[in-house]
Amino acid sequence: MPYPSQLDADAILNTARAMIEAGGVGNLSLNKLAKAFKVSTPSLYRYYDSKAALLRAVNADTVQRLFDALAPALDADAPPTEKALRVAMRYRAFAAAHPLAYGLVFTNTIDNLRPDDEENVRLVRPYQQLIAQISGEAASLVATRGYLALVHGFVMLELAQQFRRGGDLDAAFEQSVRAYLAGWHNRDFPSE
Amino acid sequence: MPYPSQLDADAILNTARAMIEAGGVGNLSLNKLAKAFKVSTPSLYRYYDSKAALLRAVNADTVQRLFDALAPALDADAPPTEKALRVAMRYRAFAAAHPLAYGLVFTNTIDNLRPDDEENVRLVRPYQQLIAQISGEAASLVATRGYLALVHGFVMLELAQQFRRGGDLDAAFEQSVRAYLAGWHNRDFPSE
DNA sequence: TCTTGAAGGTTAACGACATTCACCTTGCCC
DNA sequence: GGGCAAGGTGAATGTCGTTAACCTTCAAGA
Repeated sequence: MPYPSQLDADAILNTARAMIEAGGVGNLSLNKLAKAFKVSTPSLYRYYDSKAALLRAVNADTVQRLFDALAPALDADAPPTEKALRVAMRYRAFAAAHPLAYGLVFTNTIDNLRPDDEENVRLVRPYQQLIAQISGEAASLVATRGYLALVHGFVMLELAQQFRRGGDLDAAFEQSVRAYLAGWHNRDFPSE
Repeated sequence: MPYPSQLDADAILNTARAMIEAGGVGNLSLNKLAKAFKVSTPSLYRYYDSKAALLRAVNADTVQRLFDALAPALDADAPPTEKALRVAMRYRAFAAAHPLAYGLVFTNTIDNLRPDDEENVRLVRPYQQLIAQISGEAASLVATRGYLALVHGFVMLELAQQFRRGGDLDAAFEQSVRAYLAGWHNRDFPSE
């Protein structure tokens, strides 16, 4: 008995994300998803072409939320190094709050589950400008890549429970990011 | 017709890793694996309790191979910073040579696919000693965590094709690692 | 107003998957 | 030589993603 519609794309996406955050991507099956809406499984295909398409949408949504969570740190009135540190801390906090959704974005299955290319470039641009104030314009792309690598890597290792020897991880994160930024600031190695 | 045995745990593991490296973990199914040995699927359960157990073994093997590939850089006669850089470059080369196997180690599925805790600590120890020569003993755990995060993060972003804006990635990697190490060496922020 | 057709849903079925069960066969050791 | 464990089998189960054929409800145009 269709009409009124029992489903819509956003509701499916939100429920899917909730299931992922509750138990990992392995906890998300189209069967369970359909059951949550009291609908038969194939109905979902009216809204997403495949499970991969649904996961792609979840990932795009996660990335958007991540950058939304980062933005306030850009507006702060503080020296560039402090701003970059605060961005990193917000990044880490987001990953801690949504570990499974965050991890899924960077999980390499063979299909391409990752969101759009140009979109990412657009999202990263303001942060590259921030880093440029520390590293100089010429090195800003390189320095931004390292910055993202450090932050992402730390977060991923933390989520994968690779830091099991105790110690203050908050402090370790902050000190590592500071060291990296200081290395670009006081650098004594060739610039190009 | 058993005897002589048609299978052994190592051969299964090697074939499994080959399948993963050929097409990702999605390319590995017990059916295909059994077919490769001209054996029925349930036979595999004589050697591994489950697919998860097999993947765990593959991951442990990958980690071992990774550290085997790193070791020669420790023996080099060079200042600590150069040695740490060479270790990082070997690390990145290994990930580039075995991208799918490397990625699998750090892929969070809900089951624990990661190798043993203490084993990892043992493997990392010599590299922490190397970093200690740069950061000082007191900060060596923190500095090592950041070092691993930077290297791992860079490699993961590269494998996930998140660096799509061109540029010399070899140089970006080297400069980022150098900046990080320089930051610990010439540091001007609190030590604890 | 009648008709058309798209939107939203259904059941049934397919092939692949991991896993379990009961069973058979081979060879070594006491 | 008899037991027994190791190594292998076929059959079956339940879940999965996906497709196909079909039915029903509403909205809009003739």
